[in-house]
Amino acid sequence: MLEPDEWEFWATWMRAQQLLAQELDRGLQRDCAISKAEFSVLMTLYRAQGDDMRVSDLVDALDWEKSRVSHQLTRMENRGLVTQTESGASGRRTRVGLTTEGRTVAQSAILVHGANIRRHFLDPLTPDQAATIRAWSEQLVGRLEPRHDT
Amino acid sequence: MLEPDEWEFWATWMRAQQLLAQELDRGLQRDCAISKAEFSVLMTLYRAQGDDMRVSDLVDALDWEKSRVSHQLTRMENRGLVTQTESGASGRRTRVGLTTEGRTVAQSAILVHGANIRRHFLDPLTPDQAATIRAWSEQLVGRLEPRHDT
DNA sequence: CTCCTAGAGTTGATGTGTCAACTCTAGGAT
DNA sequence: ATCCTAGAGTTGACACATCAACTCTAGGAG
Repeated sequence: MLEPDEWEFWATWMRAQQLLAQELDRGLQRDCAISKAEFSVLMTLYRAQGDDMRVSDLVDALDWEKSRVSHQLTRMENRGLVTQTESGASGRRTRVGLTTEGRTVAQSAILVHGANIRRHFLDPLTPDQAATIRAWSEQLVGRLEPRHDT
Repeated sequence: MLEPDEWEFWATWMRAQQLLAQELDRGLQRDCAISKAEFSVLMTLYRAQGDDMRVSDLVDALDWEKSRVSHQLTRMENRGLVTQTESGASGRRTRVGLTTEGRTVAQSAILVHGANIRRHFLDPLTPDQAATIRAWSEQLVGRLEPRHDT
């Protein structure tokens, strides 16, 4: 069992995380009318040179399950942020790109979100807090990251 | 715009967070066959003296939206973890308690989850990392916590 | 007593995320 | 050429989360 003190530490940390994520989500929603999931897809496509990727490239870049990507793209097509450029017989996507609106939104969202990250995450950190948290994050990722080699 | 270095810091931190959350969720799912949401409800009810709360008490204790609590309780009643003890004319819950199974699951889940938190979160932290992260979390919560007073 | 309003609780719609099952389709082995 | 298998992509079912709209119901003002 956890000691009350340990439990409180854990609870506070979880709460901080949740509040930060919530704050950033709301910012994206308020200023750009998009969700975090939509932001991730827009940014990934925006960063691609030709703005045109295969679904599996998105899967790799985002490290999402392919079904998650597929569902997300369907919703974003309906919202007009993304085009499918389909080819096959069935409604099968081969390449995915941004619409004009998607490109516009992506551009502004990257600025807005960056500013919010700076404001809520980077700026309040003292240099040694930043160093500690960075080291710890890397340590955690190293320990928990699933190995893609096999 | 964020510098590449800043962006990488942010991305690494997000990834660490996500991996840790995922690891704990999977642990709960694997060992106790419950989700994080179910765990929160079970633990809250378990900690209540009489194991019997009003829905709004759960709302306060969990700091969730009331509709979220309501939906969650409906699912958990269907799974047999929780009883409604209804009273009103309509199927309106007045008090909520654990079933025998719910109590059993809660007990073991608290142990399992505690051990996992220790293993993945507490143990790998050096004392000064712990102090830094704790201070930062408190700072963040203090800044972002919505005020309940008005 | 009657009204009526604030709080408690529910419901439905929609978006998000995961899992498992399914359908194409391109290539290679024979 | 035929088979057949691995990979790409989709779909459906379900759990979770949020928002807005709705229904009770208890208590107080008159």
